[in-house]
Amino acid sequence: MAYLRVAVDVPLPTLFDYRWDGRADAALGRLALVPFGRRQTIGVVLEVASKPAVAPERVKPALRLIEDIPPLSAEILDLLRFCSDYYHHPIGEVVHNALPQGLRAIRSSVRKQAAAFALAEAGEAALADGALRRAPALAALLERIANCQSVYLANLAAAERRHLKVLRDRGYVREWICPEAAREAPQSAVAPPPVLTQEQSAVLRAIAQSASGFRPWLLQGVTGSGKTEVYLRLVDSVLRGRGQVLLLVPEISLTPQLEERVRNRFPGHGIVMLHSGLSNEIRTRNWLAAQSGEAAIVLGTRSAVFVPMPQLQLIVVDEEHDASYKQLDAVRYCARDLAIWRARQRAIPVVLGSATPSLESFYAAQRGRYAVLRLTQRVTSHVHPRITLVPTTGERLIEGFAAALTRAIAERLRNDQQVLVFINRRGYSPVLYCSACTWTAGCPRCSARLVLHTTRPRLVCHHCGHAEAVAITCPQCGGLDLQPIGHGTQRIESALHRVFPQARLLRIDRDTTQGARHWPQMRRAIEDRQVDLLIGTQLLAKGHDFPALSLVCVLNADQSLYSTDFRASEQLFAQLMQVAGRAGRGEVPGDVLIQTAFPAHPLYQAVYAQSYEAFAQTLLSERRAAGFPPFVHQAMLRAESGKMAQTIAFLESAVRLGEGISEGVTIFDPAPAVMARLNGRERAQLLVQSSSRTRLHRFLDQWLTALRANAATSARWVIDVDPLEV
DNA sequence: AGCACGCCGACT
DNA sequence: GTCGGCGTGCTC
Repeated sequence: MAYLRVAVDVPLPTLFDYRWDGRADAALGRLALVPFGRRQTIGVVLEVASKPAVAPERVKPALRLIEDIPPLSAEILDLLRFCSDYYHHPIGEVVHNALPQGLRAIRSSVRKQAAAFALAEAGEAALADGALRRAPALAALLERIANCQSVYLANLAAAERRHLKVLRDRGYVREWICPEAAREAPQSAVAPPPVLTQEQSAVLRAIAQSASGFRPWLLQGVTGSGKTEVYLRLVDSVLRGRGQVLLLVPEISLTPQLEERVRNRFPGHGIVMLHSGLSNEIRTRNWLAAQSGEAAIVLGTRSAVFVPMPQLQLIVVDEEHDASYKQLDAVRYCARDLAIWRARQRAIPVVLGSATPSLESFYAAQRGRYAVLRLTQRVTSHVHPRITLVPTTGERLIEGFAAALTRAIAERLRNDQQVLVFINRRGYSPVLYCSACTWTAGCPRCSARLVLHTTRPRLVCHHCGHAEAVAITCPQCGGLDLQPIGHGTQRIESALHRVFPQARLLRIDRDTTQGARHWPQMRRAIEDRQVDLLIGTQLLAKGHDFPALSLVCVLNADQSLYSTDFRASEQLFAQLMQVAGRAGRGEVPGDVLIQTAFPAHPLYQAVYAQSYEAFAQTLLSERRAAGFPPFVHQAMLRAESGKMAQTIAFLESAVRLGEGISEGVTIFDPAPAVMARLNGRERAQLLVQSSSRTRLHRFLDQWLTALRANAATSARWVIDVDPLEV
């Protein structure tokens, strides 16, 4: 008689034991159907034991093991356990977060067509004229489809499926085939790999000559220096040895371009994507292909760090500094950090690539924990973009533009080159303001202002999705003079349209790409020179290669300087370097104009000099002096409830629970979150930190146990280890 | 998280 | 008189 210790998808920090009469060794890592309370659920067998951990009479028998899927390897189970321990998150949720949702319903789902639905024109009209006023459930579902992206049938609850059917019958939504499923792989002739620069060769030589085994490499390469080519050469050598490679990228919008490049380079090798833009069915299929070894290359976002790869020999984390590697809900893990753990576990190299490494990585390199590789020269015209800071003080801005910008744009357009105007804010204007009484439009559910949108005229909350009709008169004083203050992409677009009526404009933000769905067509339009002037948010800042783009204008960067987050300047610097890197990737040298009220600010001076090293060194000294990461390790207890006083009271009780056990750990005072009110919930946070990671984790273990035992239902809470937002 | 049990208000 | 609100408690 054996006992299976099963991870069940519940927020409890324990495994659940089940009796099992069959062969026990074959059960490890398998999915198991088990009774749980009054229902049945699918869990994962994490351990097999000869004795139960609870009283034997409480133990029920497991119903059956799922034999259709190979078991998870001991290696993956270890990774999941580590993730649960390190991030202090319930093991069951960690396990289920790591697996593709389709796995549990494997047989029914894999065979089915990828059935997804997107908003049709009739649906858009219905939303606009309020035809569904009397059917709030239908309206809510339609709104959801309209706001985010397409909705997959498999992701909907039974009631929602019925609603979807109604929407389809009325023609409000149409079926939408996931591109991954519909794509016919066009196998063009394999292009010969480009000739390597001296630096690239040197980097590859260094990696090739190093001893095998665990080795973290920090590949610091300026934008355009050919980091991707280095990755591809490394992939090539792994493939020659019949190994598998995991390539992590920060966002979905980056995958199609890289995917194309990888597919063209390695035709005949199994290459699969793993990201949230795929249907459950396809994600499951790709996941299984990786697990079986059939896929030699996995190209994925954050969650792909958990995919089983029996022949894994190399992990690449591209743009390692990017914040999207950190998951901000559910299990708050960092895929970059888990990738490093996984590489150590397997004793393989891991390459972290970035033009502007995170200070954590920079510091690790300085202490000799990572080996540094540098690419300092651009591959193409050998010219770094020229950066100019355009002061706005004393300047009369016209529609948000200093004269120097308008002139530069006009000149590039005359010379038939492309221009990118970068402004990291969606919508028309971020504030709607009453000039009579100073009222501004605010979100009823969040402590945020509503953003005015004009393409579909609405006031929208960018935090909770709340949308309402645009006020005509001030709700406070009845005044008629409501003014949009500040600029977003839509306003910049219409301003540019007035100034350059002959130019072909394309606005690229979450509203026009519909969650990256329209992005491939847009990218093609840019490449085919059907566009002269691009207006984009950070979606456009990353990784793309547009040879005809020779001028980048940055508006509104100063915004971040006011942030209270100690990481803001690190992130702004990275972002500016990244956008700047979009300019001049072809034959024409690139120019970057950054409009700012503080051209003398050290951050802008560092951007101007394009000197990452010096700036990183400065920030690092500041962090050391202030006692911030990476010199201390932090965890944030985040709590929310209906009332701020209640949330704070909960955190205060948490402080008291921690006081006796906090040796070597500093517990700060509870404070309201930056977004104090979100979605009608009032949020606050409590920072704990220690110079010793071990001490911090020992403390967290005890503290969270006490917190759970005290069943404080007054607030809902989560722990965030290595928080990015403080 | 689900899903039960359990005890107090407005409806056929 | 019942349907149903969400407080509290458990899940091997």
